Amino acid sequence: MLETAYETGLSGPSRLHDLFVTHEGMSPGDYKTRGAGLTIRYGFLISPFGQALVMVTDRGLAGLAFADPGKEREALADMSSRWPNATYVEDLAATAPYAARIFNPAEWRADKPLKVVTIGTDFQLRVWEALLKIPMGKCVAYSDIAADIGSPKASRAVGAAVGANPVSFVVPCHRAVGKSGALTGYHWGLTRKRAILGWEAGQLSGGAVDQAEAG
DNA sequence: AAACGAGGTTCCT
DNA sequence: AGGAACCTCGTTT
Repeated sequence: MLETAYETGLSGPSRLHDLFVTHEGMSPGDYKTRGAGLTIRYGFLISPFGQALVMVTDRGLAGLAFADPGKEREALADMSSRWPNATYVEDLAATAPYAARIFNPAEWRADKPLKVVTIGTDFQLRVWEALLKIPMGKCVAYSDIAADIGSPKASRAVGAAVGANPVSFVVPCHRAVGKSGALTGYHWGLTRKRAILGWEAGQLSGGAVDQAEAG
């Protein structure tokens, strides 16, 4: 499974983003090539859900995390561990346009696909692609995703893979919930998960009323 | 309502 | 290899 690069053209009217995902798959123990020779530019920017850490390469978006003030180093360490051999450069000018676009629904256009570069195991990639199929404002259970990708008993493994998603929000990991509908967990805080889902509901109803969030 | 075991995958030793 | 950790789930106390 080394060095298997593939491209996935994911399209459909119900999805939040039209993504052109390029994946460079590597085995878990292969630390030699993880980001070697790659320059990653990062910046901390304002988002509707708190300060966000955006990481980009010349091939596209490489990471998106949430980092409240004072937690910047922590978030950067968390994210950079996925590409341990890359060179990191703080670059507000390069990252700001990504943030502006990602959090502005008017910019989500199929004719202008957002390029994303991710790294992960085959299993993780299957889970992340399943997440991309969830329409905005909807949620699916971890067990449903497990069934989707052909491992019906792997719901807990799905949870772990969802949590390992390096491009949160763009890959809608917040739309995975427990079988009962309860919001069981979120790497960046359950409060933020609720905020994002409420925001999506508001987008769907034209931003006028968020009737889905009464209570 | 809380405790428990099975469960797939990944990470660490 | 072995064990623990996970954004789980269904069943049992």
